[in-house]
Amino acid sequence: MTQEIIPAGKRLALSSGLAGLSGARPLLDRTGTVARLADILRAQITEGGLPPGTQLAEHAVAEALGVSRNTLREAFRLLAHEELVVHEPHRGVFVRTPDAGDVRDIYTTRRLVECAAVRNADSAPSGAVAEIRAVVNAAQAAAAEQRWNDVGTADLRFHSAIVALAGSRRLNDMMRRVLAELRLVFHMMADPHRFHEPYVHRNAEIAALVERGETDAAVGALLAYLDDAERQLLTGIAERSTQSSESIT
Amino acid sequence: MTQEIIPAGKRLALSSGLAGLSGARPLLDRTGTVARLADILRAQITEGGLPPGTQLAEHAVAEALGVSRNTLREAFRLLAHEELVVHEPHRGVFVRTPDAGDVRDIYTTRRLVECAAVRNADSAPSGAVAEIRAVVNAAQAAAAEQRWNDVGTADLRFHSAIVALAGSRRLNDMMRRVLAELRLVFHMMADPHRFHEPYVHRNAEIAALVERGETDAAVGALLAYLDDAERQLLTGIAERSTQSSESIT
DNA sequence: ACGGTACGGATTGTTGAGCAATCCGGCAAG
DNA sequence: CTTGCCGGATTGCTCAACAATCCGTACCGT
Repeated sequence: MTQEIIPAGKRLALSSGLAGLSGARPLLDRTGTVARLADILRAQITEGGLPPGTQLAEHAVAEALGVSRNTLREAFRLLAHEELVVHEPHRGVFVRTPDAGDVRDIYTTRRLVECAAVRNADSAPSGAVAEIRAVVNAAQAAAAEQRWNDVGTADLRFHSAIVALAGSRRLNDMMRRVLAELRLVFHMMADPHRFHEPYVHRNAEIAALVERGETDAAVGALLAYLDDAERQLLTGIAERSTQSSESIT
Repeated sequence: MTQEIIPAGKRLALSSGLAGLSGARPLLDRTGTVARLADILRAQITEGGLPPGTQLAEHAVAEALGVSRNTLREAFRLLAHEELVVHEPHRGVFVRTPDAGDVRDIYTTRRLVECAAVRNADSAPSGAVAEIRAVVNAAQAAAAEQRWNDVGTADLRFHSAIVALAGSRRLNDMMRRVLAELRLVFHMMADPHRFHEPYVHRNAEIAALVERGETDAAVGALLAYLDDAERQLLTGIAERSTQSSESIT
C-alpha cells in the first residue's frame, strides 16, 4: 500500500544497475551450520572416508565435529533423504550399503534420464555442450597423471553435464544425488583404476558425437556404456557379497 | 534392502514361510514423531490447507501440534528438501510459491521422464498397467460425483502410475515429490473443476493406448497432454501475478 | 548343551529452556 | 526522503535431562 509512491523511472534505473548482483546472492546467504555439516559428511562419505556400513553414532560425531546433537540430527535427516545414509529407528544412522537391486535401480533411471537428455541435445541450454567438453578434458588430464580418484569425480561430473542437456534444475538435482549414491558403489569395488580407466575414452567419444550433432549414435554409445558399467558393478558386488558371506561362515 | 545380520541358514529356512510378511513391515516400523509431523504438514500443504506463501512460525506450529521446536525443525528440513517449503535463513520457513520458471522446469522433467517411461511400457513390471487402469477408473468415478479435489489426486496418481512403468523406485520417489510440488500450483489456480475436468478423459485415452501396446501413439497423446497443461498453468500464473501486482500498485 | 528370559548398559527419541545472532518495523535526526 | 539506531520478535544452535528402545550377556529350567 505504501510503496506506490516510488517513481517508476527511478525504480527502473536502479533495477537495471543491480541486475548483475542477483546472481551473486547465493554466495552471501550462507545457510548455516547444518548445511555445512551435511556438506562435510556428504564429502566424507562420497570420498570414501566413511565406508558403507559405518555407524555414525550421534554423540561421537557431534563431539568430533563440535556441534550439538540436535543440529547433527537435522543434517542426518538431509543425508537420509538423499539416501546416502540409512536411518534405522532406535538403532542409529549408517552409511548406506548399496546392493545389487540398488545398482540395477540406479542404472535404469540413468538409462532413462541420460539417454532422453542426449536426445534433447538440439534444444539444450547454451553452454551445456561446452561444459561436457570441459569435463572430458579434465578427465583426460587426470587420467594422464594417474589420479584415478579425480578421474572418478570427472566421470560423475561428465554424466551430470549430460543430464544438464535436458535443462531442468530438478532433474539436475536428482541426478546429482543418484550419482553421489553411485559413488558409494564405486568405493565398494576393488581396483578403481581398472574400473575407471576405459570409460574416459568412451566419455570422450560420446562427447564428440554430441558435439557433432549425431545424437542417435551418441545415445547408442551411451546405452552401451551404461550397460557395460552396470554389468561390471553387478559382478563386482556379487564377488564382494560371496566373499563376505564366506568370511562370516 | 537386505538384512544380512540374520545367519544365512536361519534366513533361508524362515524366508520361505515369511516372505509374505515383508510387505507388511512398513506398517510396523513407525518411524517416529518427525516422520508423522512431515506427513501431516505435507498433507496440509498439498491439500491446500496452507496456501503458498504462508509462514510456518516454529513456536506457533510446534505448540499447535503439541511437539517440541527441535523435532519440528527436523520435519522442516525434510519438507525443505522436498521443495514444498522454502527455508530463508533467520527469517523462517514458508510454503513455497511456485513461479512460471518452476512450472516450466517441472514440465520439462515430466515430459522427459513420463514419455520415456511410456516408451518402456513393453518391459514394464507386472501390474503396472493394471494400476494405471485402476487409477483411471477411480478418476472417472470421482468425476461423476463432482468430487474435483479427488479428481486432482487421481490425476497425480495416474501420472505416478505412468512413471512406474519405468520400474525404478528412485524415479518413482522423485516424481512423487515433483507431482506434490505441482499440486501447489494447482491450488494457485482458479476454477479447479474447469482445469481438471478435460484431463480425466485424456487420461483414459492414454491408458487405453498403453494397454493396447500402441506406445508411439500413447507418447504422442501424453506429450500433447503435458503441453496443454503447462500452457494452461502458465497463463493461470501469469494472470495471478499481474493481478497481484495490480493490487500493489 | 539348548531355548527362553530377565537384567544392565548404551544409544536413540524427544522435550524444554536458554542465549546469541539476526531480522523487522518504527522513530528520530540529518 | 534518506539514514541510522533502537526494541521486540524470531530464528540458530546449544545443553541437559528423561523416556523408550535395543543389544549383549548372564541366568534359568530342562
